[in-house]
Amino acid sequence: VAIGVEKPYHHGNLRAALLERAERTLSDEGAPELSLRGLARDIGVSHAAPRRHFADKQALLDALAEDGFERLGTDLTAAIENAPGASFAERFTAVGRAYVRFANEHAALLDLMFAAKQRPEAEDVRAASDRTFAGPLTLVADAQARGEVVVGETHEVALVAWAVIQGFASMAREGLFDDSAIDELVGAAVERLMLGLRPRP
Amino acid sequence: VAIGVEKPYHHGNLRAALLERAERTLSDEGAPELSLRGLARDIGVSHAAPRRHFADKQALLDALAEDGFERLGTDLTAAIENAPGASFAERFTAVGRAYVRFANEHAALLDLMFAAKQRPEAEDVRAASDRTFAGPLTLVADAQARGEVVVGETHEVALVAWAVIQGFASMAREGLFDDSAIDELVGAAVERLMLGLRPRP
DNA sequence: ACCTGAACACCGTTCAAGT
DNA sequence: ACCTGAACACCGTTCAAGT
Repeated sequence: VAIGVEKPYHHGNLRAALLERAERTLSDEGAPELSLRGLARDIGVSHAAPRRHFADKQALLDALAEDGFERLGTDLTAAIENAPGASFAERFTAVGRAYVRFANEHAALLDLMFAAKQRPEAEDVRAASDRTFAGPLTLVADAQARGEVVVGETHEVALVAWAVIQGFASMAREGLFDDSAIDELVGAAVERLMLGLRPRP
Repeated sequence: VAIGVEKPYHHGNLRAALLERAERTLSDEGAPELSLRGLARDIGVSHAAPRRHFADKQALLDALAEDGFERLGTDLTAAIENAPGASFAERFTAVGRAYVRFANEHAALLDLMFAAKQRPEAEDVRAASDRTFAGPLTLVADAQARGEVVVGETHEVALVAWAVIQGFASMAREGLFDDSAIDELVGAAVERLMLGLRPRP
């Protein structure tokens, strides 16, 4: 039971090891370089071993996507909860920044997440995605209930607000911004948006 | 020289045939199903024949992406030019609708376009992308020059406006909207946005 | 000039077999 | 229960050879 283990991944944690390694490869080399055989080689296990833990390659990608939504969800709810007494604008800015930062830091993963979610048979991924965005989307409804945001078509107002964030996330995915640029842009965008969303005095 | 040709693709137009078929496969079956060997098979040519026209698979994908940007650019400039005397809001709404419709109709192609553009060595694709978005982005500068839109940080205002459209395009890519929903959403979004962008009375 | 056919390295998937 | 090794079908790429 040494501390510096020799076969760290066999017998029990191969699944976790595959996911970890897959995410590293995804970040460092991109989705096209991701192969089951390559992952098995990197970890030091036979090419058929992953089969025990993932039915096929898509199952591994789905697990990766689910993980990603999970972590993004954690980031987003943390952003909301770290500003408990704040106004809608402040809270929405915080979620927006967190989302766009995630897109910036995990561009390849985010692409994979949305691609995985697209497949009709990937119910678990879609469920994870729904959980992730549930909090942020209720922000608007809450703000409307408190009179901070104009009550129009609720869904429509939420969509417009979210579209701005989603748009910046798309741009960030292309590597256009660094973190401080993201904070500035999202801040300014929400301010401008609020001029349109705030009830007229 | 019959009208109903037998070997329609050989000798001269194999390149065009490959691109055409590739786009069909992309739309109908998705990017993962796209293979050079499969395309060659479908067209009725040896698996090595495409090599004459595309150095490798990525070269074909790049050509597909360039084509896509070209066509999107045509759609966008048409949208602008079809409303020559219109206000900024009307013209921006028209471009936005055209873009989001394109995302809805050619979701897989749009993904491929942005993925291709990402590769640093794909200068032609990036150039095509720049040409595509040049017109829409100058819309904001023009509107500012005419006093229709508040003059803040020019680039920043354009980015916010474009982010909304880009965000709806991202959502459309997931198949969330039909064409009439797109028209409504983009129209409403630009209206709301204008409340924030229009100079105060 | 344009295409073919064989060849090579790689991949995903399957399955009998080992411990 | 978990992994191995051989096998199969498929892919991208290369290259000598054909017309």
